[in-house]
Amino acid sequence: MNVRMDAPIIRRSLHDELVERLQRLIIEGELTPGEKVPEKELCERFNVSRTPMREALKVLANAGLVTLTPNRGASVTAVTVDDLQEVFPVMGALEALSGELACEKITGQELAQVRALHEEMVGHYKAQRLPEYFKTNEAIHLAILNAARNDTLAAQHQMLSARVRRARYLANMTRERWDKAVAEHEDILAALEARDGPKLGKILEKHLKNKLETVSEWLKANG
Amino acid sequence: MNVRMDAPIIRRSLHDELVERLQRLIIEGELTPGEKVPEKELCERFNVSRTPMREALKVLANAGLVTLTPNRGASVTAVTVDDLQEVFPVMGALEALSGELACEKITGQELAQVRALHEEMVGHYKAQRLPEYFKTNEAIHLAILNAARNDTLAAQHQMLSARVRRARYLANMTRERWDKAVAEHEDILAALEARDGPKLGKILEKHLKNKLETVSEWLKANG
DNA sequence: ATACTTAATTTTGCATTCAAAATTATGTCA
DNA sequence: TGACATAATTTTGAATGCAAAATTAAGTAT
Repeated sequence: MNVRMDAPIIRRSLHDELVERLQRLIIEGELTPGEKVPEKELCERFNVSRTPMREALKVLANAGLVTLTPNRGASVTAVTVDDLQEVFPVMGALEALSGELACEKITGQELAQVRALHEEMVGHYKAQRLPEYFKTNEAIHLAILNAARNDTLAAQHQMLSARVRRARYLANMTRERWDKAVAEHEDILAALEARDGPKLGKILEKHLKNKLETVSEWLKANG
Repeated sequence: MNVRMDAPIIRRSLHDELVERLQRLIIEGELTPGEKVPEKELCERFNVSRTPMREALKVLANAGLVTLTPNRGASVTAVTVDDLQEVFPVMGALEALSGELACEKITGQELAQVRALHEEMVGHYKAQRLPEYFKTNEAIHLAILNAARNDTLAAQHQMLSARVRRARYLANMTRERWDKAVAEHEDILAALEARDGPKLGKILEKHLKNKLETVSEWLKANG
């Protein structure tokens, strides 16, 4: 991908780092669905032995990003409509909860941060910079999640988010969808500023539902 | 524990089997929260080398059941009172979703099964048989979860459930709490039979909130 | 004794090795 | 040539080996 991604790994436990890097490779599509994961190549690329690499693959398998077939190694799990229809509702419930909790607990500073991210995102939208839009969008949802101050919730969310993010990278949005998504984000910000937890929860849940529709449509047409 | 649990492992990949067995050790309380996981002993016990054992621990760590401290190995994730305040809301959200989905998808047969379990549970309640009551109670929630037909949801729920299980069943209920819990279960059954998803969702969420209160009170007094 | 070093032991993280399974290559015969 | 059998190679799953870190034990000085 680039120099930073391939840089030799130094800090903390290797498998942990590998989980993160592999996740990125999968989410961002360098490893494509159905493809066999080239264990050996990746080991060489990241300059690690097979042990931590395999540990990481087990974790990713548990998270549903990779499928392990006995005696036949790992392959990137295909994104199917069925799979998404499972994950999105669960994510919706988690995001709704994160919104509710965030409204109770968010600090003024954090709120300002979200507002800033929102403005930034709208800027990307107006300039039609999709990758930057995605990134900022993600940052907003993450900021809300963190504001909820619930590590358990964050952990659960993190586990599932990879599958969702992957789907999002896959599918491009139509213009109308994008307009709608931004409009929803205006509502999200408003509810957060009004600290209306139930409302924010509902909006976020709906937001996810719409996202599922977008992606499903795309998959039906292309995938 | 017993012969079956300690029997040498044969079929499928070791780490997969180990994930399951370790999970059971944790759920059944043989490995208690906060306790350091004796990697070496467990390897000897299950007659496997450290490699698959460590792979399994990584997976469990990712799921939050154990905590990995760098260079210091694994310990069963401790559940403090504060943690319960974290976990229960998440469980509540997941249960609410399971209720909503179950209302859409439950079959007549499954519904009859739930009804039967409910009657059985009420019997235990009337006879004040607490352990049996708990067991049947759990079976009901599990039946609803399965009726939701969402493996992702079930997996997430199971992880959290494993973590709080001890706390849940450790705490004794006061008479009033118990009365209330049974009353709520009547509502649960009614909503399910009426296939009123949103209502069932709300009841289940409330039900979890009350359970958290029960447990918190008990912990404050006793634990 | 008690606190503080420092040495012995254990535990941990990762690399390497080894056997079994799967895949690919090679050879045989119709 | 092409279908099949068999041998060579690669890949996979798991055990073992090894260095670094952490824990425990044993001294030492106050």
